[in-house]
Amino acid sequence: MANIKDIAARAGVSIATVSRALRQPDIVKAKTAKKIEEAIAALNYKPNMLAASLRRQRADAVIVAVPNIYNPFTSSFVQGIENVARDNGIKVLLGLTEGRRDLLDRHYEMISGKQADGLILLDINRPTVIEMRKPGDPPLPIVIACEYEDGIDLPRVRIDDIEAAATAAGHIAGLGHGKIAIISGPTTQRMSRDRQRGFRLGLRRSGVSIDETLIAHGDFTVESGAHAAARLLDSGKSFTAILCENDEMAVGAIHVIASRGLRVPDDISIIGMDNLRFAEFANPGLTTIALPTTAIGEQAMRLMLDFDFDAESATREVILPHELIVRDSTAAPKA
Amino acid sequence: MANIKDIAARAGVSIATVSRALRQPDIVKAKTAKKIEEAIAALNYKPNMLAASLRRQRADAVIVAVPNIYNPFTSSFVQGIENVARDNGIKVLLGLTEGRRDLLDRHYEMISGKQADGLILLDINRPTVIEMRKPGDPPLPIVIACEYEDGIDLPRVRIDDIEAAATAAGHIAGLGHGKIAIISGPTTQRMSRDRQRGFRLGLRRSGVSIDETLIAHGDFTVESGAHAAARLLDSGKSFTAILCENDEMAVGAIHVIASRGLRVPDDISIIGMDNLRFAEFANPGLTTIALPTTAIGEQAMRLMLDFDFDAESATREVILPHELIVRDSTAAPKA
DNA sequence: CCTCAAAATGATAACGTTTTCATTTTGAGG
DNA sequence: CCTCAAAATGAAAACGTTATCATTTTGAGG
Repeated sequence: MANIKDIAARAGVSIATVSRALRQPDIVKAKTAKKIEEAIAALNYKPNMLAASLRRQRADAVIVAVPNIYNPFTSSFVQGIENVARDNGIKVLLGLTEGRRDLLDRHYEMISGKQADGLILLDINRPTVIEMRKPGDPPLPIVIACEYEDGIDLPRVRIDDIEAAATAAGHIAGLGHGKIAIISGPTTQRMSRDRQRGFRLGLRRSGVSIDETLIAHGDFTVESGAHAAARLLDSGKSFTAILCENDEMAVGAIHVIASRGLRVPDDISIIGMDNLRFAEFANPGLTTIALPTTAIGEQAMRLMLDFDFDAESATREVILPHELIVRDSTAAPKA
Repeated sequence: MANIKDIAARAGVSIATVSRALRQPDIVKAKTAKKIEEAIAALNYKPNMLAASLRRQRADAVIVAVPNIYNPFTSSFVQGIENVARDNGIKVLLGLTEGRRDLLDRHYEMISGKQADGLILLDINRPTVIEMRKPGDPPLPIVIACEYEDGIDLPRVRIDDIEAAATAAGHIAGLGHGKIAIISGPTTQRMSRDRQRGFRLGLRRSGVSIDETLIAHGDFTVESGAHAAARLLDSGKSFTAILCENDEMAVGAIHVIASRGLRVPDDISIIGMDNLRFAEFANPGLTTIALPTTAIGEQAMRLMLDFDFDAESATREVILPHELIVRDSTAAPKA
């Protein structure tokens, strides 16, 4: 493969000039630039980015770590990241964690290995390196999206899960439901705790009281939503609506309810959260809370670009707005 | 950051020995290795992969280009790639194309820029570089998955779309359906042509004839499936089953059918293809053809590892088996 | 035609590895 | 204790850029 030296030789200039023609075209004479251009075309030269990154001490790439990619949420989130990355000449690399910490650590290695400059994290896990960091050390180039916790000195962008869940609960209560079940996520997760807290808050605001025995637990997957709904139905307790902490579990719940011959929303109203792409095409269309996924991605990338290694604290927090989307899975209770 | 030189100094050896201790531990004396290990731990040394890759002329990374990531198919496909990549010390980077050729080309730049060694392509587009290649040139390090076309000298792995579709059609015909509609993809795509051909083949084998006016077209998205189903219903023609070229469109079709008060499968049977994760939880559960997605990914990565730049032809083809998954969206027609 | 900043270009030292080739050390066999 | 392969280590040259500093070229103003 042709390198910068070959181009320089062919164009009759020094390699420094070739490099400048590529990086700062405005400071080389038009005539010289043309000769170089021709040489590049003739030899089909492609700059070696490894060498460039090595010398410049930056890769102009970020790695986005996500637990899985089948989640449509992930999709538009990454979309947002790409939008602003592209405008800034930054490459976006996706890394899958499957919720495993060792895989996340492997992705972080791309940063210590200098192949990427920063990590945007959409995962409940944190790389080991965060714990290794001593108080005086420079901040780690990591931005956290959605999931968050206190006591970690990193920038983050998220929604207000509590208010979002309260909005969902308020919608259900507003329709007149009084006996309301909840399908919650794992309480080990901050997001789940917040959403459950939000459900309670929203119901309380509407003067609806909560039956603690009508709370079932899942793990945010369709399957777990189905199981949780089955348990609620099997319990024999009566209820006319289910608040689900995410759409996946809501879809599972609808499936089970329908397969038992009950009807949504006539017999039971269902509301989810996240507004997955499939939510609209569920049967019936799922009422849910939409998150500004693309905006979250864009904001996360901006936080990454703004990253200041000299600041004594890296903590910054951006909270973006959510929105209630009413479809056909919720209605006033019968009679 | 500490570099190999610092380690060498601290351990009292040459940098060559440090490098060897890292890459080929078996050829350095245990005592020396230990000193080096200590130095590495003390200075928290992380090898600079850029420098290593530059020198070794290989990045040990492949880039996987996919049109989107919300497609669950993509997910397990990538999973398969990661499985075998991991075993071979190869990093997997995901690049999104959104079906856009310019974005695909940008990802290919990572290869010409030496940041990755190969490209695995799950997309109908092809990078421009394929056309630029002249007959004598060395083969491009690209492996094609699922989508394929003739006349491109590249290794590929796929399923037999024709037989898979024929299997689906055979299932429907076997249930006794005679008036069968089809929701097809864009005929510009080879995969769509093959699947439609397979549907026809399967029906012919069962002695069922095709009503050409019962063929509607979509573009493989849920939305388009919904529209296509609506057009079929609006046409006033009668039919008792719909063969959908993929699950997404099948889900859209079910949604429309249900919203018109018809029942699946009592009034209309629906079969899809791909076995998306959501297929199982559709209402009713979707009968479909499962693709060996993980195996396809694994095989694609193996083809990448086997890539031989000296071979005069790069063409290789691996075809993997599919499987019929019967759920609740198909049944014998009434009366 | 001269002068002299400003503009353009060149020579060269990094960046942090791996690898080749040369040199030193080791230890089994005498 | 010597000999001498084999084993272990070292010196230094790549890999292909970018950036610093030095040098040359340009052309406006006299």
